[in-house]
Amino acid sequence: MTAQPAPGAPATAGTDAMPAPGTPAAQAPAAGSRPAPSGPRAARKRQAIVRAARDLFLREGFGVGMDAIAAEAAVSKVTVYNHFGSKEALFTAVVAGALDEPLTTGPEGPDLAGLAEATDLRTALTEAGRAWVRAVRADDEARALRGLVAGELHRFPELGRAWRAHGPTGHHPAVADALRALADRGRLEIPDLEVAVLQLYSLLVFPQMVFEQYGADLGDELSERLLTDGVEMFLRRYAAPGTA
Amino acid sequence: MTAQPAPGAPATAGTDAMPAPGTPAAQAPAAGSRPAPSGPRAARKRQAIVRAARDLFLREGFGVGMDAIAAEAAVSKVTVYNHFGSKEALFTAVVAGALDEPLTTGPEGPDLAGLAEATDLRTALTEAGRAWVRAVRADDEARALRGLVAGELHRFPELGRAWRAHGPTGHHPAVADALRALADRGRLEIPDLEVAVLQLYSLLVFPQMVFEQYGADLGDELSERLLTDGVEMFLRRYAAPGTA
DNA sequence: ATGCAACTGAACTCTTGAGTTTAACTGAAC
DNA sequence: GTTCAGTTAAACTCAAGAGTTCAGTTGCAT
Repeated sequence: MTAQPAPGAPATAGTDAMPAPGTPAAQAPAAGSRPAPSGPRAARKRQAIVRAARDLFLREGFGVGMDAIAAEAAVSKVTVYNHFGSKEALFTAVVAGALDEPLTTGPEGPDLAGLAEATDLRTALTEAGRAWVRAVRADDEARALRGLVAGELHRFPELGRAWRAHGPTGHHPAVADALRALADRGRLEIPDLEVAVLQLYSLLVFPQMVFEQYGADLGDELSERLLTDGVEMFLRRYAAPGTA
Repeated sequence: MTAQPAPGAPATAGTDAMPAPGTPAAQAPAAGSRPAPSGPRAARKRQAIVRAARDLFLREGFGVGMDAIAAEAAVSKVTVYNHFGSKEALFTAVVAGALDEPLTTGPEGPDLAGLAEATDLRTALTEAGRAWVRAVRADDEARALRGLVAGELHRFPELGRAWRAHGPTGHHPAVADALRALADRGRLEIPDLEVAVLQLYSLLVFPQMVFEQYGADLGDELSERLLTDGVEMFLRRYAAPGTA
């Protein structure tokens, strides 16, 4: 369906090795891109393009046409190609941009830092977990983004690294810190931190993600049971003997 | 994407809804279509086509060309279209066929039935879990199939149902039976069976699947720690008081 | 108020890939 | 050994989509 440009450089004139005579393409060879439009107007256009592209990519998938994107952005197709040299580049920019936003750690993200000070650990963990699950389940945009990138990953191996860094592994430090703080305070007893972190993920958010991948959705009610029971399980395993 | 059929000729079958799960009636282009080729030779050709298509779909994704598939099957493209009316139909047939094979419950699948009789529950569970994880991790074909279908799911919503039925939810009955049997024998104490099943999944196989979706892979060593520790956690939560 | 860079719109090129046609060619059934 | 559905190779149609060209327009700065 998507007409793959021949592997290599389909863009202006020949490959990078042979600059076409007459074309002012000799600029900005540094990062491997043409001269990027600048100025206040250009910035507006660029933003409009990225917004439109993100909307359409998320809604329709990578297969959406550049004409549609340009139309949605109320911008000429040429402008799109002046800013981003190719569809791939645009896609990459969109995903990279989305990655910078507070996506996975949404506005309702779990309060990991405050966990160590909580008086009632079970309640605090449940609350944090609930926020976490909600962030994973309810954020349709993030959900679509996950599916989109996962599905198109083979086409963009470079994106894989950045993507992974913002994926589950990206949270490790924060979660690990929270658990370590609890262990240091003597409230948890964790022999293997790495495993504990993964288990917390496993019990709380992975079920959501896996079912989502299969196009299914655990209901609100089952999600809640899974949450409270998951916390229960985690605490039974790791709660320090003193803390009932 | 799909080119319009010649003016006058009604589309050949097109995306036909999948038959009920379990019915391997892959062909039979139902309403108003050409007859499906039959005979001993046709059967051979058909099999060759499906095999080639599966290989290429799994290796290259849905984007692979019909010409390539025909070539790989050592068959004329027309023959492909005589058997399956469209690329979509072929894809559907391939996935449906793969679903019927012992995929997820591979040859090395976990011995769920024998779990209840095991003398050492922890060891038995660990062993079964190990087989399970191995089936999930090592089976490249199943892995590719998961990624393929997940990525192309939006294009084949009908496939979603059949797919889901063979996904994690598809195992529920077997796992649930095993756990119930253990509960009946008084070796486990499970207040919420549905949750317990999901938790077992969560602790043992979901981490593998999630990381795989992100293009990453937990190592052998971490997988093993996760396994033994997951079993530990599960038993601490559900082991009946009497059974140390 | 002028100049340039960025933008527009529309027509254009080029490639790819799905599906079809045709005429000649099996191979299995009778 | 005729027959006919099934098969083949190759040339074909058709649509769509990426990327480009170009002649003209517009925003922004000096």
